[in-house]
Amino acid sequence: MEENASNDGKTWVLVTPHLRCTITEVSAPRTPLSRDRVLRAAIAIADADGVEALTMRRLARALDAEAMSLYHHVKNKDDVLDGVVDVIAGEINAAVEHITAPTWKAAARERILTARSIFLRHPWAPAVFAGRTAVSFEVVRYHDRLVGLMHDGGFSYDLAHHALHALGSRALGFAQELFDPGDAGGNADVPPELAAAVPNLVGMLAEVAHDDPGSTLGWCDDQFEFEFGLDLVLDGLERLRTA
Amino acid sequence: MEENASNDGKTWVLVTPHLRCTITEVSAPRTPLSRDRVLRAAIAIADADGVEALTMRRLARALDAEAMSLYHHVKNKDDVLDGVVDVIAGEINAAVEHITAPTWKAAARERILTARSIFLRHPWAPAVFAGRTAVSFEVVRYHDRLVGLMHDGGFSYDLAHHALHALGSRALGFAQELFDPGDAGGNADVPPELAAAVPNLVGMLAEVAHDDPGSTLGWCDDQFEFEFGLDLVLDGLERLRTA
DNA sequence: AAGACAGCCTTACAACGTAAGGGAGAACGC
DNA sequence: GCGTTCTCCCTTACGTTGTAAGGCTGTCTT
Repeated sequence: MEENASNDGKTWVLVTPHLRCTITEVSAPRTPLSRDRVLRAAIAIADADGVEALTMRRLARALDAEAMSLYHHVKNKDDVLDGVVDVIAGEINAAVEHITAPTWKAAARERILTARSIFLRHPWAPAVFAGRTAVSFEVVRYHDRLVGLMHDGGFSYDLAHHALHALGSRALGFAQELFDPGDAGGNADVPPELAAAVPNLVGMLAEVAHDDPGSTLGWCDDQFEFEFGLDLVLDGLERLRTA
Repeated sequence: MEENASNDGKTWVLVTPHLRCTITEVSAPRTPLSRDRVLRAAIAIADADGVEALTMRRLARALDAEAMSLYHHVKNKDDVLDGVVDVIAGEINAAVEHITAPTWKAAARERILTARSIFLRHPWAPAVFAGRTAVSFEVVRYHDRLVGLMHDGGFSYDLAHHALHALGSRALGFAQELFDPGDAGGNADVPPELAAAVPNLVGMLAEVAHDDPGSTLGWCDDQFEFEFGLDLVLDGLERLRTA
């Protein structure tokens, strides 16, 4: 859309070959950019179209600005991703702040499941969290509170330390799923030579299908599986704590 | 380096402004490209300079070919990454094939630690594994054998299924470490306002430092932590199995 | 009034993945 | 023998990406 100036000084654009539209300044003088606005727009784009859609130009367009303008508020694209991680971790921290529970285990469980519920709103975020190398303050803070919870609950710091490692990304509410092993055998159109190569998975899925014939074959209840693994770890830690 | 033809028909290149070098075909007629060669070269590049150095042009250069030539053996770059995953998973399967152990737990433990030892040679690989969405045959096969191991050891398929989820990426020998929480408080140059914000981590690291004053502060023994988490899960599963 | 400064834009470039088509040599039918 | 086909590989080119360098236009300060 190219702007022109008529001889009376007014600015106009050609809407159709026979229709010009004179421009009068009517919009408010545009709220200025800021690191925070950039990061929030980045999250909105990733929520809508995935991280691969998150480019500097697209980000600028969403903010009604030019790509290079962003660089006055953000160091570079990596800085955007680091910032996004920090904002989401902050969101999580805000959500878990007021959690209280009778035992360390119940409290940890609720914190983690709450964190998970936030990741469910940003399905692209786990991959970004996992990919970042810089330490996010909010992520550190999240783990700090978790350690505090365990320490107050009777953990030695040493055991709490191991506990963090044992939980891994599960502490933050997601477990990096490489792929869904059930997919391989679940669909009916699985080639027979592949089925023959993985008899145990085929057997497993057959049994699961038998137990619950109504369920969609080969799909797993993510929430259930997540809680299963989480409880496995938490129960193991509880046993170590009282040992 | 531009090739020219002199009037006697010989091909030559200009090495310096005053020195031409006639070309005589001396190298063997170059082993032809193949999907396998491409994938192996890709792994070699990633091993040497990281995945971000793995571009189609760089890959072609390593194979003494042009970028577009690769597309006759590989669908596109995603296909390269999928293939790389499959090759490495195959490497793992080959390494764990002959493992035998008295109990399912010992066998699973050894398989997983063996897989881990291979990832230690390809530090960039976990991120690629985690990022891929396509199912790799070799990865499926790896999990299939693990399920078989558990089933033979007395697991119901249902429990084995949950076990896969509980192990997550640990089943393959790596646990996605978001960041090393110890980094935040370990170094002496941590800003005081940050230290004040994460008192539990600071306390934890102080105690760990006290217990083991000789160790480098804030660093963790990855191997130990990995085995700690792995055993936590395996012990929990063993308890469920016999329940 | 004049200079400083913040905030945004324009232009430009190197590197990326890859679409489209060309060309050289081997293999093969006649 | 010769033309055809097929297999590999290369050349050229395009659109998109992140971002370096510098210019423009206000507002604020002195």
